[in-house]
Amino acid sequence: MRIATWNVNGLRARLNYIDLWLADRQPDVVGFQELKTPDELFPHEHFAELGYRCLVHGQKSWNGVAILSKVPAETTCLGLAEQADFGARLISADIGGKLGFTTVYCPNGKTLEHADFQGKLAWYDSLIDHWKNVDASRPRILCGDFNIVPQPIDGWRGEAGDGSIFYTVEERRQLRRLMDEGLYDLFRERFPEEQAFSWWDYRGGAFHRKHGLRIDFLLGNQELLSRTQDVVIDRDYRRKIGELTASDHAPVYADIDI
DNA sequence: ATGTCTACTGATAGTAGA
Repeated sequence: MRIATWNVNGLRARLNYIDLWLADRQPDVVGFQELKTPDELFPHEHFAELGYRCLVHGQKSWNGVAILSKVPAETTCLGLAEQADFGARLISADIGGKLGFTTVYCPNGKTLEHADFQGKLAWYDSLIDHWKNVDASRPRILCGDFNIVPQPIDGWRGEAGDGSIFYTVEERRQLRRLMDEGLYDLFRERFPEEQAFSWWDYRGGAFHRKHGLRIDFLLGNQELLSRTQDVVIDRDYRRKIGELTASDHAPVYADIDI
């Protein structure tokens, strides 16, 4: 089974681009973030024609998350109860009774001084509490855009970035607390020394200057980690394709023996 | 060191957010 996460930066504006990726990579289950689409405008029929059913937690203008699945799936959670006013940022599903799949769009935080930065840390508190209470008895995945650079190797600024937003000790502590709940970073487990980014700013030629961050992860429990065959950060799909503009995030996918 | 993209609007150019 191929599972994936992708911050698409506007699902409706990205639809033709997404189609090319789905046809090429043929994922079985995908978590999308930043739909920027309300539930009523989600193109269910479009994805149904490609063989996917979609579970959606949408929102007008901002945020929004969805799960596409080729196998029967049903929603088990929409959003974090205490964090509803921070937007539609979490959706969970049971995938064919074999896999628990959650995808998240963690708050950006904006700047260290902005109220959203403390909000981001608090949102992580809620996510950690939530995760403690989810059934852990089978393979499960928590994937998405975490908006945190885990270690210096994961950001283009390296240790020079320490203390800046995405690189702070407070954010890294929250990510570590989350992973201490029994989650493994599938990419980093497989490639301990490799520098690979999943996001590049649209501005300033960041992609070509290799000014990226690895902030999109597939986190799996031990049961899932042991079944992982491969992990790919799909950098080719951060490039423009003809006239089609890419998201500022690359997709990340893994092949799992399920 | 900020050169882009998306969605929204008392829309048709300017703003906010990332």
